[in-house]
Amino acid sequence: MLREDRQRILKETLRANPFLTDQELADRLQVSIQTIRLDRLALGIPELRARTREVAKRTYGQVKSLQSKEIFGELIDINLEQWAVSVIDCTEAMAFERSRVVRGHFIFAQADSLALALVNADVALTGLANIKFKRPVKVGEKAIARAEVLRRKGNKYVILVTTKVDGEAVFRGKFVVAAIEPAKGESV
Amino acid sequence: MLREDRQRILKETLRANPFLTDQELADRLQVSIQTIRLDRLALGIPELRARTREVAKRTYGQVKSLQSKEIFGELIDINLEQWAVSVIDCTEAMAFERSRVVRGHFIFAQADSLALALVNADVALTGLANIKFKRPVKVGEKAIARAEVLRRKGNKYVILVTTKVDGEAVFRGKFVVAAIEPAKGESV
DNA sequence: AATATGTTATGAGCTGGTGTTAGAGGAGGA
DNA sequence: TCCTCCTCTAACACCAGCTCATAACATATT
Repeated sequence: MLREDRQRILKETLRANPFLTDQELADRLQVSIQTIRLDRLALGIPELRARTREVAKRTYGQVKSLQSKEIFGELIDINLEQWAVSVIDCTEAMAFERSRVVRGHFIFAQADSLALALVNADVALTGLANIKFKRPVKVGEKAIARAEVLRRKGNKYVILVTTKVDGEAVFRGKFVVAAIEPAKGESV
Repeated sequence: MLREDRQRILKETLRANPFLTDQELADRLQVSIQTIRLDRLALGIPELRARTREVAKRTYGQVKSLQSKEIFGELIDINLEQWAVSVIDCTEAMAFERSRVVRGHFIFAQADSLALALVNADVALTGLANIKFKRPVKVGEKAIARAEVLRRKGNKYVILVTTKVDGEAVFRGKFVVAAIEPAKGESV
């Protein structure tokens, strides 16, 4: 096996699992531990403990933001039962690697959670949705979603969400959301 | 300062910042490094490197699964351009805390990515979707999505995704997906 | 045969610890 | 007063998982 190939495999192996010691890597790639160390040196890959530290520090306290802010968007303004606005910054993690186009369900997730936030109930669930992705959203763009209650019938709300990037509409969705009483688990 | 108080402060300090060495802790608490070690021993607190490793693995796993397996589901079987099946295990992280009902966009994300996987192209994008959440999915349930190409017109595919839990339909979605770049080589 | 390239070996030293044994210093009781 | 107990500190050997420097070896090329 050529050195070039081995170094490529080394990079890929560590990307899949950064918690491998040089010895384990040497065993996997069937070379000596020194070779692994030279390869790491050449590729600028830090040692196991430094990698572990990086992962820990990078993700420490960031998981929350990925779950709340990034996935669901940041609520900017809200007028319960009427309208609401949220913003989401599109990062690499949300996109297809190749095209850097944001995966549709992140845009959907922002719109969906905004629609749910609009309903004045302890528990609300999405029943139906009719959505259209007008143009792809790219990494780095800031998506601004605006949700509006079109009409309400009992515990059912029809909500229109329009998402824009730089003023240009990228997404439109009509959601039917049901407010569920906290006491009873009435399903949609 | 009493030992009890010191140990309480030690715990709190490490909770706030788990990346401190014994020496740094000794400096902060104005005691010797040995005292810190005895305290850690007494409190069952592991050493810095073990703590770092814990944080890294816990959050790394979360981020990774949140990005790949959990969000997009595990592809079980696929027949390109025809049908595909994926499974997703619903965890607490995917649900509303109060009701333990899985947020709709996770179910949507599974269906959407399954629809995209079906298209034999390097880049594919969702254009339209018409979806219905038939009943809420709870934490702990295993959602099985099956996607099927209904028809194809040029680079546009109409794909029906049906998601079931224990044989019961929980979600149905019709997706219109566009293939942007034809497949060149075998990708991931 | 000499040289270059890539790989492996060897040994000293580092960090951030563990585990154990030993001792210093003060508080309280007989 | 002495003695004991508790808490803290010190000292030493050892460990994993490295870095850094130096050298030996295999193979192919000139």
